[in-house]
Amino acid sequence: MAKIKSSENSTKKETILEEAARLFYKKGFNAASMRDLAERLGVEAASLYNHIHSKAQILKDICMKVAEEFIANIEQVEAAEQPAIQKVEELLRFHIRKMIYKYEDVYVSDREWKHLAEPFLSEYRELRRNYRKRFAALIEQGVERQEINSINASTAVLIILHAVSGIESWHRSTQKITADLLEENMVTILVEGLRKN
Amino acid sequence: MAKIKSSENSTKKETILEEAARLFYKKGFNAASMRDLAERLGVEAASLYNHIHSKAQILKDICMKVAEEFIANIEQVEAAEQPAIQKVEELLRFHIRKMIYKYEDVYVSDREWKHLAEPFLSEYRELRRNYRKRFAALIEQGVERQEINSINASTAVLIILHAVSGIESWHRSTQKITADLLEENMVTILVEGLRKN
DNA sequence: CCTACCGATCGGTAGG
DNA sequence: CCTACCGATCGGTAGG
Repeated sequence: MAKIKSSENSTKKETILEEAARLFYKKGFNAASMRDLAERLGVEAASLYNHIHSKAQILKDICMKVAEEFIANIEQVEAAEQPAIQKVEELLRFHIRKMIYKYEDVYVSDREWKHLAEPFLSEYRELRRNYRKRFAALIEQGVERQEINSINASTAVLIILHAVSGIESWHRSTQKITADLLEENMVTILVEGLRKN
Repeated sequence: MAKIKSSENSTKKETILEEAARLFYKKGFNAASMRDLAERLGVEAASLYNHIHSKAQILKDICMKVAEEFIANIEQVEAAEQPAIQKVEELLRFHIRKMIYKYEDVYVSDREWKHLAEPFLSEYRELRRNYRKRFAALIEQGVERQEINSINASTAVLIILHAVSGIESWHRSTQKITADLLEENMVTILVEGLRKN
């Protein structure tokens, strides 16, 4: 009669989602089994279904949660009064920090969303596309105002977003530089690559 | 009595590997089944085993082939007589072109290598680590010679390698800029981010 | 290259 | 939350 131990501030479902993110991060969605997950939580697989509906729903919940956070952030950044290049830098820093401190969730939503079931697959794809468009629009604004080098905005977005996902390697590396130094290095390389001299 | 159609220049095994790369790229290694693969090749699943030993071996062959290509290239670049920053640019361009023209193989080896079985998992991890070290060494050389901005070399490598994998999005995008323009844009952003003013 | 088939594992349910 | 279990699918083999 083992029980899922959840801390005071989170429900059992949240505890399951958290452990699932770690597991999906490590093994990938398809290779991770519900029996795997149950074992990590100290219960039998069948017991999980008292708290969640399906494996597919777990993935959906993780992906949508992450998507909402990024959308909320870009809305705030867009509304602020500041140069476009600074907006881009803020977006970049948000991505970096999420990848440093919440990397399992972000990584899973980034790499495993293809395994979402419809209609969430289409929905997620659309959220993603929309986010990237808005990100690119900020870069284009920077190009127009001559704050940013004349480059293809979509390419820049693609580089930035994928570069950030490289933080996954940093997590697994044995000789880590500090999180702050990592952030500054990334900002230096990526923002300087954009900035107009 | 369907037969695997292989072109003049390739064996049936090579044809299987090629189709497998496309399939693993699309679905991921675990979600792709041997029955999937067989169907795409127009034969029954059991027939594949006359040409390959196992699903695991297919992944291993793809990953090792890609690894060898990159290692052969870095050896050539290291041996050339030119400024470090130009060596870095050459490595970058090689990665970009591979991702443009052979993206299924590269993408699979990059994203699915975790599913390799031992001893290949350890071997591949080591090849990867070694390659990154050599890449980082070239960047460090550039920093010492003051051709490159003073940044953490490992971080730079991590950014560059992951940024390049973003070309996958470019493949799937509906409004593609040309391959040449993509390459120049990536080089601009990434190399300018490194170059010392 | 195919038919026929195996043992293992999967996500999930019934019922308590 | 557990025991017991199901149907589906998987990688792979035997034998021709």
